[in-house]
Amino acid sequence: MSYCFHAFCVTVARMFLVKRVVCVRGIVWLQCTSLPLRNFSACHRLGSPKRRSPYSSEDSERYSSLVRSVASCRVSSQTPETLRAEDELVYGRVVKAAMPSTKPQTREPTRLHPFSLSQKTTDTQEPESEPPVRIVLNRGQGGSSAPSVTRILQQTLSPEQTFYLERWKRRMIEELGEDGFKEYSQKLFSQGKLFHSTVDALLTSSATGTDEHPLCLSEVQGYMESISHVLEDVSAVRAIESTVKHDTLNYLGIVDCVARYRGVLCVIDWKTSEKPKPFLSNTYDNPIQVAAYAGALNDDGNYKYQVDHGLIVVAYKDGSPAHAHQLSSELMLQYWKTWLLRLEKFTVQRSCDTSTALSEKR
DNA sequence: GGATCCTTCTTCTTCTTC
Repeated sequence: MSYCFHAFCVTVARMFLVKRVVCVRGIVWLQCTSLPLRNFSACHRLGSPKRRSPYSSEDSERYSSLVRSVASCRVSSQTPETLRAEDELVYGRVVKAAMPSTKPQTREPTRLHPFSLSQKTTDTQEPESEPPVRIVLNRGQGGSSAPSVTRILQQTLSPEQTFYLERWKRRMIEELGEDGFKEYSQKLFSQGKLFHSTVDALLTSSATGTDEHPLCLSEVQGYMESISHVLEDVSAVRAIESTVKHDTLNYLGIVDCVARYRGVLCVIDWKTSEKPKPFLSNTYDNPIQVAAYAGALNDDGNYKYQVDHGLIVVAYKDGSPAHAHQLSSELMLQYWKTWLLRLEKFTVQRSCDTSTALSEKR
């Protein structure tokens, strides 16, 4: 078989001006002088009918059966050792990333109540004709030291998330330079902020019945067009950019919006994205963020109603239709459990940091 | 007035053929 394979390689190399032949997991890869690395079937198809070469008179049928013969023996001819050697040849040595292999925590969190056992009920209806609430965060008064949802999520990212984020950042800096990357990040943030304030202004003006049209700069025009079909299904806006606080669990956050979406009361989070996010899994920690806000809102005495559902709306700058990911109460409960684990992780980290700082002082 | 806080984003392999 090895003699047969060698003869095959030599013939093909002559036919297609091959520079390099590599066999990876039973698939023969050919690097031609005029073509990028391609697998044999592609190369063969490109070469035989269209390309005129001194070898065009060769019997292509004969070689195609030879390929089938080579491919058919791929399982028996390979061992873990040869696979490793081939991987090393093609991809280079494996460089282990610094990713601690901590297994995800599987233990059940202790508090699971925010959507099922809240004192409030969905029957408690506030007059929906009233203007939306906007509780402004005031850190100065009351001396609240509660950490925010964003901070907790940022500081409890999984090792995998941290790894991919850092890799992305490193690549971006390589491409744009330090200053270019800073500028790029600032632009993303400012676009997001502007988009949020425009949506807020639009919802406020429509909820209060004022005719004032919100300022719609060309910078966010595409985003607004993107969410237009979602806004058609939004009604009874109850809160906009409003602070929610969980006194028992001691954290706070600012909800983008609380409103009815297709008749269901939801915590709504508006997002901008450069990449399409058609699936909920594309939104990373966003569902946890929404569940954390809803849990806080249900515990917060400033809000007399309960919210069991969530909505993440991902808007696109080019105006293509936004993706609206609705979270059922069951999903919200699942994400709430994840949130509690993240919160606990944050608390443990913080107490460790505090004790370390104290011992360093002494 | 300055410092700090809450947000705003960023991640998941990548290519081919039909």
